[in-house]
Amino acid sequence: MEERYIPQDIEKKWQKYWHEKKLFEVTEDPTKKKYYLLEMFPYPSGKIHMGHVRNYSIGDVVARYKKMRGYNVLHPMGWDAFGMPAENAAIQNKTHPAKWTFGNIDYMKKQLKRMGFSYNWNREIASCHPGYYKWNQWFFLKMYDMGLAYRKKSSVNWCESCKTVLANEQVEAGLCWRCGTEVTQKELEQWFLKITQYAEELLKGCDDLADGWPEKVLTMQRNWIGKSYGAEVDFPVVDSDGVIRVYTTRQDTLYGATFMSLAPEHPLSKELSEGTPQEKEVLNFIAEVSKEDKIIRSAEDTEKKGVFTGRYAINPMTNQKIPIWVANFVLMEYGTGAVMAVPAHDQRDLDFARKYDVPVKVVIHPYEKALDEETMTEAFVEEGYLVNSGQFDGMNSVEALDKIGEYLEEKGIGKRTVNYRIRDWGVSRQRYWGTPIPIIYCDECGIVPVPYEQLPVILPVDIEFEVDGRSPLPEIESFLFTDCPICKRRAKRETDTLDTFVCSSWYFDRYTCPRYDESPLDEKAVNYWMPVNQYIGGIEHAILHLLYSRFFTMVLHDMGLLHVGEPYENLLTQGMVIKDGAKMAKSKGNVVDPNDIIEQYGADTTRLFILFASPPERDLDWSDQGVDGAFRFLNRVWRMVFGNLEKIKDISPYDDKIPIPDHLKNLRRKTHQTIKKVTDDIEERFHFNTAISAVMELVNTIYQIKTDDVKDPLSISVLREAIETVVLLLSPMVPHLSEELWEALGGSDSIITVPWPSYNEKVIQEDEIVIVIQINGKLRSRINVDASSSEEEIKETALNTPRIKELLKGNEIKKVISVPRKLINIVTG
RNA sequence: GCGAGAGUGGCGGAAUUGGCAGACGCACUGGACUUAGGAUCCAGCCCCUUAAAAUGGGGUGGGGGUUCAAGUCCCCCCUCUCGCACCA
Repeated sequence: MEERYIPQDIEKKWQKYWHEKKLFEVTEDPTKKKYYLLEMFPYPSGKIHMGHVRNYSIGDVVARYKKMRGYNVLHPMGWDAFGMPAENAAIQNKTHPAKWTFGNIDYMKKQLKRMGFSYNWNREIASCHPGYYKWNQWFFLKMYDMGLAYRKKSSVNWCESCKTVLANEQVEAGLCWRCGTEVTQKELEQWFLKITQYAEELLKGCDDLADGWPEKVLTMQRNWIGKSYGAEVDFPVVDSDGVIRVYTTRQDTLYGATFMSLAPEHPLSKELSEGTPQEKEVLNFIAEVSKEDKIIRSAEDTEKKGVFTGRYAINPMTNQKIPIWVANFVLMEYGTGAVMAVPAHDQRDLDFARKYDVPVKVVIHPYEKALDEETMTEAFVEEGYLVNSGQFDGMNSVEALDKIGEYLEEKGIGKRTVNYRIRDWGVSRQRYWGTPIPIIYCDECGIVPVPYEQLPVILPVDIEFEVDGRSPLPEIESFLFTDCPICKRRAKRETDTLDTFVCSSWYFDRYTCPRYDESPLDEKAVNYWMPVNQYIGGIEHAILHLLYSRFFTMVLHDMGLLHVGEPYENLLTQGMVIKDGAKMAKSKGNVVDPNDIIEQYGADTTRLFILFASPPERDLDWSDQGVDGAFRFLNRVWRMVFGNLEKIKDISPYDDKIPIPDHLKNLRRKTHQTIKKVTDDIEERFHFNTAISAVMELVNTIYQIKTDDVKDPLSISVLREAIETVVLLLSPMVPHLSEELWEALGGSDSIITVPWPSYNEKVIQEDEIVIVIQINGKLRSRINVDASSSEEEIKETALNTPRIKELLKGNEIKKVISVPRKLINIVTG
């Protein structure tokens, strides 16, 4: 036997080789089919964790496989390098965020290289580099020019721990997505990107992505966009010229509106109650509600409260006076901030009506039961027919949606409309470590964008960090003060920075031309490579990053910078790595450090275990013993190659020219079946676990071959083909070991340059097949028949099998079902 | 509450189109080799019946159904995971 398998030595050797040969560097080549494979770029938090290893191992298999299939594969890596943790670390360790970040990048890059991932490293980008964030600023200005970036004062989500504003997408169950602190509301002037303008396009795009994206992600995005069809209706206010406009999706219930609810923030809430006996009560209520946290206030189980304004509106359908209330559950941000309340057909309104003793009026009647207005406690929300609804009485309620909508338009009372739940994306962050927003405020000229030729607005790095966590930017005079580009007078810079999600919204475009300096994107490069053919990452970005980057792609498309309208053709969301039933987390003490595993077993074993333990979209249960098993298998492969090396070294693989010796037909068939299985598993399903198990079976088959059976050159060539196939099929998953074995087998070039093996459909066919014989669906026997046997012959043989004959004695055969090449089912009476 | 996904041996998982349930691996048991074994090789390993077994019976969360045939399709229920959740 040859030397032992020592992964660490081999892996170093081949990593060096790949680097020196520049094997993973690519350029646009119109003669080759391109394939852009991308994994979500990491935040340089310190070191790689198992989730990264899983994400990138999956991606690397696909990248290497596609390369062997002849594609021009772009497989880049970079760093999502702006963000809070750098600032926290800076305060804690008395260092600078940049130093901390670049230190982490250096270390993590070494770790990724140690894993042997096939990245095109000379396309590396770090979003905190001015050469990158310059273009964030450029896009921001373009969007400002296009009216897509605007500034407004509004109530925004505030995280006290991060001391910054958060986008709606970054608030999870009322908590900050990053630190878990409870989010409160603040009134602030902020910059927004008009993602709402693309709501319809983002929604429509979901349908086109249905083939390549997980249904779950699309559903989440659709829900987030939240399109609803309804109507806006004007309710005249009694003793006033004004109207209150409401949004409803249930215009069929208009006749049942017995009161109206305004959001406390609605300007009319205060205005209407002025001078009424209820004025004080209303003002108190508004003050009380505004003190409450909005997240808690808008939770479903919060008590519904309200006050009467002392004023009335007219239901435009019934011309009846209905009281106007202010209610805590009405949201100013959704619809018009005013709701027509139909207690009989909306649970919230019913609860509210019962509590404050407002009348309930049934206008939709169920087809199969009766409702009692006086006593009902459950609102009827299903389909029914209209009652108490004037000319619409008797009409089906679904039909009435349209008919009443038409009526509203005819009468000029209202109009049918669509409404979206999605809000504009607030991108201002009161943080230091981010892209400076390229805006100047001038007392004379107002809001003035920084001229394009002055980009980038450099983030000053020569600063001290205070312990209280506030951004130091507003205190740096050399940054803060500048000349107004228009009037040249002293003016102030914006000191907020852009949300880091801006960086990740277009980084995949930049990989195609990372050093291009004339504009953000080199048209030729970006349109050669885009879209990303396969994107791989965690499900936690289902809404945030995946929605923002779709939005950016559409905007860039409209700017004329991109041909594509969607960034990612296919999306794979990989599951979490868990251990002992819980996600790996420091707090749970169940973290496995990839470094330890690599040190002990090598990168190949780490990769193999991760790929073998579970299909990618499912959670992966970490098992130390499983890693042992993966290592054992690689040793087995090693011994298989070196144990046969002397014999097979100078022999070419079997080439079909001379008939195959009978005793090796099975081996050859298994070899080709395995090629097919592994190819299909990688190509169509990303099921690497079953691909690996298939290779294991082939290895087992090779081990079962008796030495005496492979003595002549022809037999040896069949063995050579089998062994070579194992090495080739494993190479995307365990690249270092495969390179070493390939070299031993006489390969002169990197295994990644070798074409992926192909299989011969004829060889896969069995000569003899097993037919299962069932009686009444129960397995009773198996027979071997010649593969060429006809259905009739098989039936005949089956019925004449002694055991079957015995079992059938005295039973009448009603029919015989035959499934070609699989089974015979005999049905008796 | 709504939406999505899942539930298969001691464990991870396989069964791709309705056609032999448990591939492959881990753990475990026995044996061989051996100075040694946490190396390697061979064998066994869903449950029941059994001295042992079978081409005996049962079995894919539970109940019902469709079918010659169901882990797979349909209906009802249970459990778990994830997402959304006063959106008018």
